[in-house]
Amino acid sequence: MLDIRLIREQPELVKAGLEKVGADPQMVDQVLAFDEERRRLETEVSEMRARRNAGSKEIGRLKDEAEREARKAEMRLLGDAIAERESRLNQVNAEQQTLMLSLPNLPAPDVPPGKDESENVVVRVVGEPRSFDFTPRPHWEIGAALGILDIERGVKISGSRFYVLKGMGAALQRALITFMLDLHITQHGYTEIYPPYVVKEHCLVGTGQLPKFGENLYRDIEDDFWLIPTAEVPVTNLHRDEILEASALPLRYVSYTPCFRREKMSAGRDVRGIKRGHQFDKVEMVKLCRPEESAAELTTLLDNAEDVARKLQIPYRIVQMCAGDLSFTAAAKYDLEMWSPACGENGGEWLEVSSCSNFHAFQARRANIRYRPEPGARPEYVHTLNGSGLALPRVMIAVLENYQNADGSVTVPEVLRPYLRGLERITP
RNA sequence: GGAGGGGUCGCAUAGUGGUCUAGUGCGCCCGCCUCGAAAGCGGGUAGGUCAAAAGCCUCGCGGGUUCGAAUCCCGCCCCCUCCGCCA
Repeated sequence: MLDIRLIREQPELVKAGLEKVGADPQMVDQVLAFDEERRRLETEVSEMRARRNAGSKEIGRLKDEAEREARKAEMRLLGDAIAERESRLNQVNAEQQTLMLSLPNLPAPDVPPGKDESENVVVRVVGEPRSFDFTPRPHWEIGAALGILDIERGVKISGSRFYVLKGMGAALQRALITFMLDLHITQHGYTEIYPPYVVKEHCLVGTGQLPKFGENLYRDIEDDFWLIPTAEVPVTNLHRDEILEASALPLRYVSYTPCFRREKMSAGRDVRGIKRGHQFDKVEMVKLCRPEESAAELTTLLDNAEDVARKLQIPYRIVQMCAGDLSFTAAAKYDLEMWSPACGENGGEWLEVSSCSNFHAFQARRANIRYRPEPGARPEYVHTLNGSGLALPRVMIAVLENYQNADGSVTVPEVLRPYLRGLERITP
């Protein structure tokens, strides 16, 4: 959510920001219209309530019965008038709130302009794509041949976009998870969190998935339970409605969870292999910090994600999102993409394995997460950030495809061997 | 899931229809006192709205009764105890 004061005081600046991300700047005028009406009613109602409060108190002191009854009748009328305006106030309030929740975040000043994906900026490329002396095979072939990936049976059990990992396939993913967690916990200063995998609706509003993107979520009809699309949701919401001590910041959390997505919006995309499933595992990093720290925290967040790729020795690149390709909630965002030599249409493509974002106070305002800058000072909103560290299926793809050998075996990256009882190669 | 008890300002509690603009104790902060500290004494200690003050809103949440609700009624949520079920 944007700061209503900013919208009030600098509407042109907000409009310009919305225009940059491709949103309709007219929404600012709508919000302001609601805001004006709301404030007018608010003032009116609170003035009337003050009169009623005083009048009611007066009745308690009156001795004369006739006088009491007269005042009661008067107050009853006032009460009806208050109720009428209150219901209008509630309505305007709700409308303004709905609109506020549908406004995307504004881009940070240093975000490059651009309309869409095509104008994203490749910041750096790290590592050399390996040259093969044979034609590299895509992961679904490698996995099937090794008996570690079974897409058919996944589909049999749960339908399209599900798969089964078996034997060393399951173990490899588990090794990656543990390796990533250990790295972030012991080297990068994160605290591990095991959160619920289902959350209440308000949590999803807090992190920005709702109300706009509900069609991509799974939910339980009977209870207010939603399957998490990312650990970002429960972990960011850990501190909802809290006022944190400044000395507690920054908070850095890392959490491994499964993630569930309907992928309704990307129907037909990436149907081959395990690149885009309804259920996938992810190690996620989440930070809460002071506003002035967030830019620097984004830099280290990205570096923490990159460290995984560096240690796995898989070529990757960093792409900065242009304004038009930012997500709804992000003020700034960098993607980490690993090289897949055989996944793409023409042999080889970059796979997004992490998005590292700074949300500024956008989520904090929605989830009401604040901190006290100084003892005794008024609470202010924190900044939140998050980034994958990393998403498992695509890292699995990158490992299988980059480390494949001519005989169909897959060499185990050195950093993973301690997690696989020293295994050096996955063979049939 | 069933029965009973309970959710009040960081913690503990008081408050059962109108001086509650919620009292008290503890904790914390400031001051006095002291060489310093403890004790003692005095003061301050939720959030939101508003440029700010006044005012208004918030006593788990949402409705209702009433001139007036922390207080009465209804529904829901959560916690505790017991029972049932169960990794």
